[in-house]
Amino acid sequence: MTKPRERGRPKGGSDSRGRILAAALEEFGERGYDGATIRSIAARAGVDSALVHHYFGTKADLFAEAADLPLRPDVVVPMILSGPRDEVGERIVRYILEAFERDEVRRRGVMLLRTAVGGKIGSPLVVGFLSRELLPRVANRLDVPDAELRADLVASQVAGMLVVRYVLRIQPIADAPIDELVRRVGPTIQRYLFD
Amino acid sequence: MTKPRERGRPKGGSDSRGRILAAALEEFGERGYDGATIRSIAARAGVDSALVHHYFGTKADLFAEAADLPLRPDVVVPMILSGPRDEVGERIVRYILEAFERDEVRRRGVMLLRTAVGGKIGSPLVVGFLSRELLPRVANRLDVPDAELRADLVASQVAGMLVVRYVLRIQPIADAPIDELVRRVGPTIQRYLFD
DNA sequence: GTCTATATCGTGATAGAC
DNA sequence: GTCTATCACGATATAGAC
Repeated sequence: MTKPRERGRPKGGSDSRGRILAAALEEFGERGYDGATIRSIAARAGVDSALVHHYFGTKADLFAEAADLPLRPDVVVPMILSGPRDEVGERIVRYILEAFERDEVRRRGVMLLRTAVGGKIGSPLVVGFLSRELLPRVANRLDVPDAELRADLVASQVAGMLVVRYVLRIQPIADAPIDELVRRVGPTIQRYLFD
Repeated sequence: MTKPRERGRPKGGSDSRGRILAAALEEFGERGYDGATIRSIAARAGVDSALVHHYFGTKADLFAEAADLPLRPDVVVPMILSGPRDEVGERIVRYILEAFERDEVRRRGVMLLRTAVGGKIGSPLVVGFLSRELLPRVANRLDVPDAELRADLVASQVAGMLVVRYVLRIQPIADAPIDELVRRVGPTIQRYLFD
């Protein structure tokens, strides 16, 4: 998804493009696809709204550019699912939580959760990603019956945990240490996968 | 929240008020608070958009009126948490799933999930309900350490299950029989509550 | 009770000046 | 590269006719 535009960094540029992208990430994350406006994104980036269109075209284009997670499922899934089988559940929970502690991942993740659950455009976008890219990849590597249902159950617990912790920010789970959540939620994932 | 308006049913009325309320439920459920429009609600109810304002005032008023769930937490929570302790997890999952099979509950529930995760207005509304009404009530009846965190974990799994099954409608979990989900998810809730 | 007409605002998007 | 000016559109909301 690297745009050819990146080549040869704009001459006297003040990196407006980058700031717009960061602002879009935050706005989409806080307000969802529909709630975020080109104007609010431009204002947050400290530029004019027309400049947003100039760089990224339509609002949907901007979303697509801001949305692609820095998590490649085709490399991450095999990495996590290999290794000691009886710790897979904990590894999944820990990997995701540690990823979400990184600013840029959490922003993108929250944004995707919001738009997936909250609105018209996000729904096919994220649901398509989940059910065509991620979940089948997980199910394929499980040599157990009902692999698809198990993958769905894992997704349900992971999604619920992320929503309550990072989107709704309900206490005390919002500030619980990662180790504690790994200890509590890891066995759940383990059970869904292999019991 | 029963409006005094209900008294003495409009004389030659054609029940537009009721149809508007039903339409609002569906529109909010399908598109979220921001996505639903007064016009779309009016169109679905087969009336003029001005009539919606006439009956319910602002859009937020209409939402508030449509949103109040027919599930009283102060009566439901004690009912479920009493009874055999080692089946509490399964009872919770079964009760919620069976409730969501009823049309009017599922509509309101999906609407609340959407707006809670997806947008500005819903978030304080639903988060406030959860963290001031429902979760403390659950935590209060648990005689275990970390009761609040346990209640949060239960909420995370329940919310995730509802989102994946009823909002995103990802297969196969979307069409899985209730008994199967009770069997798989019940023990998770049980573990979160008492282990 | 119901709808027409309209006021007002904020949105996405474009053209073009500097 | 960046912004001013503007357009077309659809939104909420109100006033008032019937």
